[in-house]
Amino acid sequence: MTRSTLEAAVAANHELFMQTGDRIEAVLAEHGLTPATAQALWAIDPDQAPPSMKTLAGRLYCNAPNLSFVMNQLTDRGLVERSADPADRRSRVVALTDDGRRVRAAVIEATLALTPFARLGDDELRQLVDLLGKALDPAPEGA
Amino acid sequence: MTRSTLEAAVAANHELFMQTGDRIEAVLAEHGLTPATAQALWAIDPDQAPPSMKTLAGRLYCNAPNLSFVMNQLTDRGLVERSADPADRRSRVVALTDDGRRVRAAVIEATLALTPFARLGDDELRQLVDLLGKALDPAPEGA
DNA sequence: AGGGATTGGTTCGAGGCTCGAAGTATCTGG
DNA sequence: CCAGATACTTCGAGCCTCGAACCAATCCCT
Repeated sequence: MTRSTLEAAVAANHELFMQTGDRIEAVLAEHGLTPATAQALWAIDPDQAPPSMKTLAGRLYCNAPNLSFVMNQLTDRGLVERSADPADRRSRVVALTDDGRRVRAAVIEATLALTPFARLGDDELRQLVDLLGKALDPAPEGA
Repeated sequence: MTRSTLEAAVAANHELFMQTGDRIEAVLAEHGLTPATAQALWAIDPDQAPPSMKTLAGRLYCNAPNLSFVMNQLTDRGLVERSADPADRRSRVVALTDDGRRVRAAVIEATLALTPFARLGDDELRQLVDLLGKALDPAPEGA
């Protein structure tokens, strides 16, 4: 039966997520971050073009007011900076500060050290990422 | 490098969790449930002995006051019943009502229909559950 | 048996998270 | 130029989570 296997997959994914969150809680607090702010910080890749608020809200599955609230905290904390997008001045793009880059890297580092996924070997991990990717991709037809 | 693969695994796990939560939001609302109450309801398996508050709190990675708060909502909603454990009357065990069983089943059914994991085939799903299980098990030495 | 320490739950109050409604600034199409 | 749409913010309400304080039952040690 696929059904019980599917339920097991959802349950295991949930459990892993909760355990990871639980384990990094203390590290986040050390950096003055909450789960919500840490998640938002993680979502800003310093190697990509700074995303707009709208883009970020989609990425985080939250709405605009919520993201404004969270971004205000990160701004107050000096980890990100908002600036108007010259191409469309309604839009505001969010960029990491130097401090933001450092804290983000530290949070990711700590997470990778503490997450239960770290238990898996290299091959298993690759296999796992492949499977999770298949679940996520809507239609991975070749470009 | 394991590092980037590990990061991808954590990110995919997070993304899958968020997407699943996002998609079942409306169904939960139809049943008068919030994310927190739904999660708690899910955690009570009707085929197992009714868990104590302490057991449930551990299962949900929350503390006692929080669980009391959530359980009050489920109780008010008529989905669970609390009763003293005869073996240790400090402890209170939580059992699903008939209605609770029905709603729980409906929520799980809807989740399995909507989760991105449903995209995967039977073999992939089994493989995935196996990998996630390996990450979770602290030490799966044979009994 | 008696009494202090421990444990399981609850209540209460504070603070964080999320959302809908309303408002401002900017862009777009006619 | 103006009406409508879009990106964002502010505000207020409600939900979620936690620590502190409290109660009741159990345990342990003498």
